[in-house]
Amino acid sequence: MSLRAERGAATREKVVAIARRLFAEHGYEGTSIEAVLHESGLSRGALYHHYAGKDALFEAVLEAVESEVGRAILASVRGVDDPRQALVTGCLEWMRLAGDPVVRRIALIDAPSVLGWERWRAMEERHAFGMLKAALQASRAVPEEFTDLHAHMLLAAINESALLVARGGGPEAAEAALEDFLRRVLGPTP
Amino acid sequence: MSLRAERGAATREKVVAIARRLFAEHGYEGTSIEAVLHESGLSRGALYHHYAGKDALFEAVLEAVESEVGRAILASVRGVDDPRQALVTGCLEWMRLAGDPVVRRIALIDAPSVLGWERWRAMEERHAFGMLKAALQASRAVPEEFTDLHAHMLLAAINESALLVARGGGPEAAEAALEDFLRRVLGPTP
DNA sequence: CTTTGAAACAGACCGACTGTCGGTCTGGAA
DNA sequence: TTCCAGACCGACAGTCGGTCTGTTTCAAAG
Repeated sequence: MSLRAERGAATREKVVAIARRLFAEHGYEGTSIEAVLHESGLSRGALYHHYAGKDALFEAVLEAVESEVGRAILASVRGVDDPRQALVTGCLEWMRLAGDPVVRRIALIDAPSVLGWERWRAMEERHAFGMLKAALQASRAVPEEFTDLHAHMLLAAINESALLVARGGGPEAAEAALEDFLRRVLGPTP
Repeated sequence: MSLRAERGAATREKVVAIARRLFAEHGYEGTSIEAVLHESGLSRGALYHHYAGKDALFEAVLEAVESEVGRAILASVRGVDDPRQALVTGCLEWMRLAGDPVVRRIALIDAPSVLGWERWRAMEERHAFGMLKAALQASRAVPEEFTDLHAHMLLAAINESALLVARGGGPEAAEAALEDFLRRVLGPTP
């Protein structure tokens, strides 16, 4: 990689890291571009050279977050052979990850409103949601024609339980409830 | 009610109605207070006299929407005796109502981001979610200790399927999937 | 080595927006 | 009639997102 491209990539990385922290801390609306500029020491011109606008910056941050989450989930199910068990394991891992305030605020609360539901789902499809759908299909736990819709509903349920953990009550209760919920949806183990 | 209080209430009603349409059409961020003022013919001072800020206005709009939805759901289950069937009926009705673009955009997409998840859920607790939890408890379909968490997850799943209807694919498929999903969670009918 | 083009960066500037503040008007109580 | 609180007004300040015109720097072409 040339020196120039490297510098550009480094700048983007730095900006995304800072924006990620600010978005997570104060939300999308509560974070000003000015603050990102100030903390990064960058100029307006430079930032707008790399990102078309505030929402594009947010999208880049979300992409980074989702990508990390996806990798972590993949790692958690590595070695689990039974597709059904892998599904449960992956979902529980997901719930734990989504308990991180950064993931919560950025990926679950602000993303739908900022990007619009369509773009949000499109991104999830490329990351964690894609895995969930594949796992659900592999498990053959639900009729084929329901796979997509059930995967969506499951995803929503998991996200919700992750948000509930933050509300209080401890993660143990939420984990137990989620596991029970999953077993119900997946049906009796054959 | 005195003439003054009446006038004030009428003003609030008018503003909320206009803001509701604009919020639904352009989202929270995409709607300017200025536009609300212009359409209502009100002055800035008057609006800020009634509502502390843009988010307070949004909250008032959301309150109105949720209240309507709650009433409609109550009406739909009137006459259904079996608690389990009432639960299914109410949920399906909810999904249909949430298919309305106004409800979708305001109550499902923007609300968590604008009010914050806590305030959003607190409001839902007072309306539709409160009913769902009560119905789930009455149905005795899930263990007592899971009632609250399962109700949350169910709610999320229903909301998700409502959003999916808008994405396309027709409401029939979503309804069938939701009903199947519900039956799985509630377990076999005794 | 020089030229040239493009990417990276800088920061003044603009329009739009939210929220504030002093002030006016009026219904209804004292 | 007096007086106050609440409804309403609109100018204004401050902030913010985004644009525009440069300037610097690297590297490829000549």
